[in-house]
Amino acid sequence: MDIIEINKALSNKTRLNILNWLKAPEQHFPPHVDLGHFNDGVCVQYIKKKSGLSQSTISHFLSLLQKAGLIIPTRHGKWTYYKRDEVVIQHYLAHLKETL
Amino acid sequence: MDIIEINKALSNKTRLNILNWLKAPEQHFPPHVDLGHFNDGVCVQYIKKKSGLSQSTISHFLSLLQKAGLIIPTRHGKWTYYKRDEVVIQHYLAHLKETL
DNA sequence: ATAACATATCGATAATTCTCGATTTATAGA
DNA sequence: TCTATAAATCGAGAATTATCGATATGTTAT
Repeated sequence: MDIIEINKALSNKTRLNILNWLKAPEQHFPPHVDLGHFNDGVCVQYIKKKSGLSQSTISHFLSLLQKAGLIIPTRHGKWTYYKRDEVVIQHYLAHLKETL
Repeated sequence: MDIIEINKALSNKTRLNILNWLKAPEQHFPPHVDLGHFNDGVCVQYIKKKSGLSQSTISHFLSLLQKAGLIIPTRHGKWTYYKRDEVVIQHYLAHLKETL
């Protein structure tokens, strides 16, 4: 767990928003028509639309969050779904509390 | 409390080190010859020497940490001492735990 | 095989951050 | 008042990040 990489990932409003939206997808996104659930998180399209940023920017942001370990991608056919990694997030919080 | 500004301030190894050193100045710095205590924190000179970076860079870093609310400056004559603002740091941790 | 769509990657430009040396400001002491 | 020291600010170049449109890759359906 690279604290600095995580802090960098958390230094942007849109990326904080994404993490927050992923806490309760049903409150922030329409249902996934084909899937009917958010078990693996939310597809890039929905996040892009909600954020108002371009597809490439959102893809990049999701990649930063993923490299920091905060979210997990799952591929279903041509869609990639992203969900929070609650274990890493909790470890991060615990580590901060201990070391900051 | 601006979470993004704080996260940015915490996105750099030296700045994290500074906050850590300020937790226990007597373990990381020589005593302040004139003062004999660390009640108001540590002077810029000591922090500069310990970090190995230039005076202007350290001054800038301290200013970033201060603008983020994480440290408090106190002027004694020609010296400025910086200490942690534990209240802000605890609020930050609590806020993160609640919102992340 | 081809077309259509979702996502990732590439390449570029603008904005921000890092870091330094030089200068300025503030203070203390001779 | 002059000098020395501490810290802040200024100005600049290098490095990183933000953001986009275009292109490439992978998948599904025809």
